[in-house]
Amino acid sequence: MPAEPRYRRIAEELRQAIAEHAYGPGGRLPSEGALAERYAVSRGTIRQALMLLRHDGLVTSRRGTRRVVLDDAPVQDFAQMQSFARWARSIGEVPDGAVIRQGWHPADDAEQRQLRITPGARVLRVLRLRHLSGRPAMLERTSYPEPVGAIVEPLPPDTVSVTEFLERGGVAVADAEHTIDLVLADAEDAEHLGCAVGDPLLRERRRTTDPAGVPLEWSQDRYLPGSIAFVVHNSLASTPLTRHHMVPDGRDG
Amino acid sequence: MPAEPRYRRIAEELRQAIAEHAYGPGGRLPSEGALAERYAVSRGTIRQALMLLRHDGLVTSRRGTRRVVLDDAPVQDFAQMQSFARWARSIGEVPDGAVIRQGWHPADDAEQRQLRITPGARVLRVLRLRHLSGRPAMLERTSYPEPVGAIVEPLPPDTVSVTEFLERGGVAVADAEHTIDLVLADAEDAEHLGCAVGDPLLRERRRTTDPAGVPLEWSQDRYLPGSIAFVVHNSLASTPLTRHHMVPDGRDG
DNA sequence: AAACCGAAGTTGTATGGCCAACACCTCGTT
DNA sequence: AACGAGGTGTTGGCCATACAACTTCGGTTT
Repeated sequence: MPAEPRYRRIAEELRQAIAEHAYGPGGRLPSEGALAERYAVSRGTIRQALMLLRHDGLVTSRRGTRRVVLDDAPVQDFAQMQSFARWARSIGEVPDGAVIRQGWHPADDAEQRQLRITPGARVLRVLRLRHLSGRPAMLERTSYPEPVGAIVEPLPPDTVSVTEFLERGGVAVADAEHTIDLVLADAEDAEHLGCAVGDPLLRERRRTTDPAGVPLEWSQDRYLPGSIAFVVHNSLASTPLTRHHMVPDGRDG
Repeated sequence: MPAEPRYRRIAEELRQAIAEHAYGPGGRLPSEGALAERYAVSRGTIRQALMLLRHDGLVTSRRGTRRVVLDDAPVQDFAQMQSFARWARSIGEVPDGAVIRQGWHPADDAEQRQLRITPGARVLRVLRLRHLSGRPAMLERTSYPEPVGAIVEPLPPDTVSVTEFLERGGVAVADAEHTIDLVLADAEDAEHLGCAVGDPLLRERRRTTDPAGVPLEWSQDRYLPGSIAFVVHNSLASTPLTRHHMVPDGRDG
C-alpha cells in the first residue's frame, strides 16, 4: 500500500475545504506561501497540489492575485469515471449488470486499430446490460485484447464491477479517451434497453490504456437519455476536450 | 505581444515531432535528461513541457521507464474548442452564422446561478444559427451578463466569430465547463435547423469564465447529430471528465 | 530452464532559491 | 474628482540538487 504523496493529500484537504465553502465561491485561497507554512512544506509542493485543483476547474490562477474559488465543482476521481458500478454507488443508486453474450472473435479493422493488435489476433467481445436501481440504463459492447480477455472471460455473468475485479487482478488503467456522440437504437439496443428501434441514445466510445500505453479495452456504451450527462472542464492550462467532425459514413463505428 | 514561455515552445516542438511520427506510436521519448540537454534547459522545464503532453493524452508517463507515445492524438488548442468559427476553419469548412433574435431580459434562476449575478440584473439573450459550409449545423442560445452583453449587442447580425471579436476587445476566456447530453428538438430548433420537432439533438451547455473567475457567458448549443462528436481525454494525472446523473425533471435547462 | 539478484537508467517527490510579470492599493499630483 | 506613480503582495517561470521508487536487463544461482 503505497502512501499518497504529500501534494495529493494537501490537494485533498483543500478540495474538501472548498466543498465545505470554507472560502466561498468567488472567494480567495490563501497565498502559496501561507499554505506552505501551514502544511510545513515548500512552495513547490503547494504548487503541485494547486495544479490538481486548477486542472479540475476548482480554482483559477493567474499571476498577481490569489487564486479564486470557481465553484462547487462536480469533481469525481478517475476511478469513478472509469467504473460504472463505482459511479452508480456514488450517486446513491444500486448498480447491476449482466452479460448477455460473450465470445472470442478475430479482431475487425476498428478493433485492430484501437487495440493496436495484429490482424490475426483474437478479441473477447462482451455485450453487457447495466442497470441503475433495477432499471436498464446502458448497453455496453466491449472488446478486450487477448491477455485482458482471458481474465474477464471466466467471470460470472452477473459480476457487478468488472473494473474493480481487474484492478484486484493487477490490471491498472492509466489513461482513457472518450468520444461522445448520438446514435439511434438498433434492434439489439431496443430489445435490451426497452426502447423502440430508432430511439436516440447517447453513445460513449472509450479506449483505455495501462500505464505503459498498452490498450486494455475498447468499449461502446449506449445510454438511455434523460438521466445522464457528461461534464468536462477545460482551460488555458489544459485542454482535454476537442470537437470532432465526422464524415457522414464515419468508420470506427 | 508576450513571448511564449520556454516550456510551451518545447511542448509545441515535441507535439509536432510526435505528429510527424518521429518516435512512432508506442515508441519511447528521449529521457528528461537528454531533452534538457538538447534544449539547454533544466529538467524542471522539460517536465513542465511533458506535463502538457501528458494531460492531452499524447504520452504516458510512469516511474522507471521512458515516456511512451500514445497515439496521434486529436489535440486542438483551447481557442479551437472555444470558438465555433475557428474550429470550423480548422477542419476545412466555412463557418457562417446569423443572429435570429436578441434582447435584454431579467435573468432567470438558471442564469442568475450560472452567471453569478444578482436577482435584479439583466442579461443579453442571443439566438444564433451556425452553418458549416452553408448547411445549418447548430443552434446557439447564449446569455451574456451586463458588461459582456454591452459589447456583443452592437455587433452586426452576421458576425462570423463573436469569440474572436471579444478577444480583440480584451475579453479573455480562461476556463470553460461543458455539459453534454441529448435533447429533443422543440419547435424553434426544428424551424431553424431544418429538422422535425422531436428529432434528437446533441446538446452542449457551456459556461465560460475569465481569468478572475467571473462568468462571461452561458450558452446552450444544439447540434444536428451525425457530423459532430466530442472527444475527451482523462487519466490518473488529471480527471476533467465526470458523469452526471440528472433527476427526471432536472432544472438548469 | 527458471528463479533470483543487483546495477544502471528513468521518472516522481520535495526542497530552496531567484527574478519577472502582474494585480491591487495607497498616496500624491494634477 | 480624476489620474498617475510607486510600493507591496502574489503567482509564473526557471534553475540546481537530492533522494525515493520503479523498470529493465544482464548475470548468477538454483
